Parts: sequence; C-alpha cells; structure tokens
Amino acid sequence: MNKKTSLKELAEYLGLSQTTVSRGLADYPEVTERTKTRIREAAKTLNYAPSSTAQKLVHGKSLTIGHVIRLSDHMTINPFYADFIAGAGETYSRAGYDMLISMVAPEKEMQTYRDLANSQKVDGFILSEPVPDDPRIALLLELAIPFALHGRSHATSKAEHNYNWLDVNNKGGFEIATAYLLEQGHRDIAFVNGLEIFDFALRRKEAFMQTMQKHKAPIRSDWLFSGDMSEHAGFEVAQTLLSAKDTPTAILCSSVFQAMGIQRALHLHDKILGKDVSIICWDDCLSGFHESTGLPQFTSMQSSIFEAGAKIAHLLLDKIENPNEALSTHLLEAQLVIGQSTGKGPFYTG
Amino acid sequence: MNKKTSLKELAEYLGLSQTTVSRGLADYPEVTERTKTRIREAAKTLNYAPSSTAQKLVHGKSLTIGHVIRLSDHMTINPFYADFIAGAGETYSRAGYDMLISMVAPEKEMQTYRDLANSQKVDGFILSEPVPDDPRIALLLELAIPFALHGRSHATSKAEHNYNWLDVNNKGGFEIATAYLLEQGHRDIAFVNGLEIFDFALRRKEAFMQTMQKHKAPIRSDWLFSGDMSEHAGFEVAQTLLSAKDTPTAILCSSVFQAMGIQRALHLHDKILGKDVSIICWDDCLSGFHESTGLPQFTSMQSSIFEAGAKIAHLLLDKIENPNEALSTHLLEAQLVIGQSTGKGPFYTG
DNA sequence: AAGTGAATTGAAAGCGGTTTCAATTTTCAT
DNA sequence: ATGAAAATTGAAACCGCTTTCAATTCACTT
Repeated sequence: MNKKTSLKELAEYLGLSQTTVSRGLADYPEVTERTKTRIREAAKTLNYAPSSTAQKLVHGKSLTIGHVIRLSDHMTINPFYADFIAGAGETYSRAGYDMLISMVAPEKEMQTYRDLANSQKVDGFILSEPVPDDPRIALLLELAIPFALHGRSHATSKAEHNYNWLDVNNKGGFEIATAYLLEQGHRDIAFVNGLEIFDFALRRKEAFMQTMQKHKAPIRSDWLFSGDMSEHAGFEVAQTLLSAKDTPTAILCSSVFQAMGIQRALHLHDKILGKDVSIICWDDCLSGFHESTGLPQFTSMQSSIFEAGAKIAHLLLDKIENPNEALSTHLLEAQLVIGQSTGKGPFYTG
Repeated sequence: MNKKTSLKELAEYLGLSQTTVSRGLADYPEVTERTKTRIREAAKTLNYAPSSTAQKLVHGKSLTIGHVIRLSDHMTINPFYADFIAGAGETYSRAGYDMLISMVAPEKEMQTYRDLANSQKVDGFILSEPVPDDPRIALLLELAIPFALHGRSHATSKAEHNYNWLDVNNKGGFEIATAYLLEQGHRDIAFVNGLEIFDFALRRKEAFMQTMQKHKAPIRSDWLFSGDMSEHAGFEVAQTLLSAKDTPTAILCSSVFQAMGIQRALHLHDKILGKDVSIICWDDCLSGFHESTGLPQFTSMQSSIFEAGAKIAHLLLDKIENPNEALSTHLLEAQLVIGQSTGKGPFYTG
C-alpha cells in the first residue's frame, strides 16, 4: 500500500525545486537534457505520476466528455449505443480525453446534465437519439456548455442551432431502399418503423411515404407500423401481417433485430425469405452480428455506427478546443447492400 | 457564456467567509439555519455549484471507477458488456461515484490500467472476462488499487486472491442444462462453446464433459466446438454439423446469438427446432432480445448480466470504502427456463 | 577582470475548494 | 452588570500541481 508520491517528495528526493521537476517532466526546453534525464529516472524509480485531479484544477478543464444514458423502463441499454460509444471512446483516448458515462433513470436525466455541467465534471456532452424540439438541447444551450448531437432535432421555434451535429442520411437511405423494392417489382410493401417519437424515425417515414407516392404505389395504413426495434416487435408485426388474408410482398424495416423477428415469423408461415417476401432493413453494422466473412444475410442500408461515434467525437472536441470556430455538421450516407433477403416482385418488368 | 462562479465570489456576494459558505452548503450543524437559507438562495441565484475537481483534490479521492474495455481486432464492443455496464453504472451513480470508461487497443491495455491508477483518475477497477492467470490481476495487485473481478481466474501459482469477485455458476448451470437434455432422452449432443481461452468457457466445458461422462453418454470430439459467440459462428458450426451423415439430436451452446445462427441453419436444412433438433443456450438476458412479453424462444440457462453488474459494483465500492474488511465473493445461480427449442429425444423413457 | 546577455533554476501565487484552530459574538447564570 | 460557557464565524493552511516572475548561474565578449 505505497502511498502515491507527490511532486514535492520527488523534488526533495532530487534536491530540486518542484518547478524544475514539473518542467522537466513536461519537457520544457529550458531544462537541461541532463537534468531531464535525472528527473525522468527518479520519477520512474519512485513510481511518480502527476495527479490528474491537481492538473485539472490548475488548468480549469476536466478533459472529460459526458455521455448521459437514459435507462429505459426495463433498465436496459440500447445495444446500438455500445458501438457508438466504442467509436467515440477511441477518439477521446487518442486526444487525451476521458469518457464519463452516467446511467440515469429518465426522471433524473435533466438534473444529471445540470449537475455534470455545473460541477464541471465534463467539458462537453454528446447527445443521442434526439426527438423534435429536444429539451436537452435547450438545456445545454442555456448552460452554455459545448455539445454535439448525434442525429438532428427538428426545432419548431427558430431556436438557435448553435451546435455541431452529425447524422446519417435516414431519409436518403430509405428513399433508396424503397425505390429499390419498387424497381424489383414490389408494390405491396409494408413499413416497420422505429418509435416515431424519434427524429430518425420521422425522417425514415417521410422517405417511405414520399417515395411510394412518387411511384404511385399504394400505401396501406394497416401496413404501417411503429415500435421497438427488437426481434420480438418484428416478430409480432410479421405475425399480424402474415395472418391477414392479403399479405405484402416486401417489408421495409428499421433494424436488423426487427428483420430477424420477421424472418422467424416467415418460417412459421412457411414463407421463403427473398422469394415469397423480401425484406430490407436498416443496418447500423452492429458488431458481432454479421462477421465480415460470409454474405450479408439481409439486404440493407448500411452505415457504421462505430464510425459515427468516432466522427462526432471529433466534432465535439473541435468545438471545445476552438469554441469560436464556425459550426460543423456532417451527414453520412448509408450504402445499399444487396443480401439474400430480397428478390423480384410480382410487378417486375425486366 | 457566464463563467462559473467560485466559492470566493459567492462568499463575497454574501459578505461571509468562504468557510461559512462552504459549511453552509455542506449543511454543517454550527451554521444557523437562517444563514444556511441565505447561502442556499444566493447559491441558486448565482448558479453556484462546487467544482468537483477541487473537491476531489482536497479529499484525495477521485470518486470514479474505471472500466477498461479492450477493443478487439474489429474495433467492436461485446454487446453483453453494455448491459453489464448499465447495471454497474446505476449502482455507481446511486453511491455518488462516476464511471470512467476507457476503450483501448489490446496492446495498450496494461499501460492504460497503470496510467489510470497512477494518475489517480480512478479509485478502483472492475475487470471482466478473465482468463486463467489473468495478467491484469497481477498488475492491479502490484499497483495496490482496489478492484473486483467479474468471473474467476484460475491461478496456477498460489497467488494471493486478495480481491472481491462475482461470478455466475457456469459449471453448475451447464451441468443442469446437460442433465436436462439427457433426461429428455438425448444422447447425441453437440457442444458449442465460447472461446476456450476464457475462464467461463473452460468451466462450461468441464460441466458438459463431466455430466456426459457421468451419464455414460458418448462424447464425440468432432461435436465439440469453440469460437465466437456470434450468430455467424453458430450458423457455421450448425452447417458443418448438419451436413454430416449423422447429426446430433441436441445442441448445447453458449450464447443466444449462437443459438440464433444454429436456428437459421436448421431452417435451411428443413429441420424443426425442438423436434428434430433441440437447443439449449446460455442466456445473459441481453436487453431487447426477448421482451418479457411472449414465451421465451429458446430453452436456456438464464442469468441477468445487468444484475451481475449492479452486484459487483457494490462489492467494489465496499472494498474501496472499507479496505480492510474481509473479502467477499458472490456466486450467482443461473435458472433453467424451458422454452420452445427443446423436446423429447429418441432415448426418452417417460 | 568586468560586463553583458542567455540559459537555468526557484519562490511564491494561484487553481477552488475543505478543515483546523483561533477569534468573535451570544446566551445565560450569577 | 459580569464572566464563563456555548454558539458562530473567519483567517489561514492545505490538497498537488502549473506558471509567472525574479534570482541565480553560465558563457562570452571586450
């Protein structure tokens, strides 16, 4: 239980002043190379490392980025978030920043942002899964703390958009997906969305509706679903769809999980995926789901959420280190990747 | 861009000393209720909150727990870890601790532990996914920093076991699972393990082998697999199994993902799950996979990894706050939950 | 040898709090 | 009113580091 050595002790041990030792360790030019070496060696033998707390205090920055994660009713964390965070975390550590993660019940969420900002535990935040007029945005603008938004938040009032954001082109992506299904000869397409309180889900819906209309394809309101992006939710929706007397020939859905649930239901109803029913899903490229080996199972719009995390971390760090620079925003494009879950529809005109 | 108010400013504003104000905010008994109220109100109007950095410095603790996550080759994060962290994080915030997550490439892992400990950024660590003779354990014991281990690490040398651990009873769980399959009349059972470098995988294998032997059931070495706990890995294994001329009637596997991959292969081979082939899998109760609604799809050994996270966080905080107390260890039991993936085998003797 | 500018080094202030210990004010019995 | 005890308050030290600014040492020129 060796108590940590302090700078003072190290300086005494060396017979130097704290000043010189501090400078030597920080590689200041005015310290002789000879003394620097002495200092470094002594630091090594005494196992000295500066207290980051003390450094933070003197520099007035926490060098820490906050991620507040709202635990849902079931006290769980969105699996996509893990990959997102991995991407961000990698960038932080490269830049010398730490990542502080706070998991809180929904009702404490706002206060958590307040506390973290006021007590200066973090220099900035990353916000995820925005809803329109997201209250967190208003709060953080009020607190005047830097942040970056993963996604976009439609603001009804002409509130300032004084923050960096990064989003994937949800609308463009689902336009491509819908158009692809139509081109392949599908007209009876069901749409299984995420929860339509979130900005991304609203954009995806817009894309589906507009593309269907543009191509004069019928939109059946009983084929529009919105819910959890879980396997179970996908299964339930598909059960409903497949039990009706007329069924769609294609389904556009919002997550790989939903797609898997739909697939399970298809098997139950003896339908063949990619033949009787085609599926396109949004794929955030969650790790461990489809190894790079092997053909992708589902035709999907792919976009790496890991990469999104890394990029948005950069956006935030830029903002923190150059607060007065122009805003930067970033729109990632999703790729249509043809898998085994889509085939020609009844209206195909080669 | 209101600069943060400091204690000094608040004191001046109130015409009091910093001492009194600090005490007032900390609710010391020697401060009159009247002044306390004054102080609190002033703090609110000036929007004052103490700098956590300064507090940490004076108290000599960081009130932060470190989780170091090794990013694998594919720069991804184990999805189970998300739930585990959610459980731990919840406990931390309840106890006034923060969670610092560091994502690092494998080669930097050890140095990261060193740096975090030496710079006193964290008061302790949680270690996950131990291997036998885990080098991290040796390191942290040497650094004399508290930690708790999620899992166990078989130590060949009689190294000190001077740390708290929490594990789920992997061996007991798979004994139950194997025995259940045997009781149901299965003898030709394949075993699909996780990577057998990890402690938990070794224990599970031991359980399978011993239980099979005890029941005089044949163990076929070409039916023993070890690999990633991914959907893809499960699929590949099942493809191999089902393409051979004789196939097992049951498969015991290590994760829900593997089970799903196996299920996919079964469909491809026109085998019916729970009838032609039974599956039992280990289920860490990952969020979003099976909602509480609906029957569980797979027969499985269930254990909540969220709960494990919460419990081990307590173990660690205890250790930090009472360093000299006796060690505590905890073994969670997994529950056998009968789902739709198991049925009677050919040797069933009702 | 003296003087000058450059290269090193160190004392002390400061970052923003907490806490010890002494000083001041109140309270209350005499 | 007076003094002692109790209740409040505050000055200053301290946590461990960085950095300003002044002091010292050194290298060279004249």
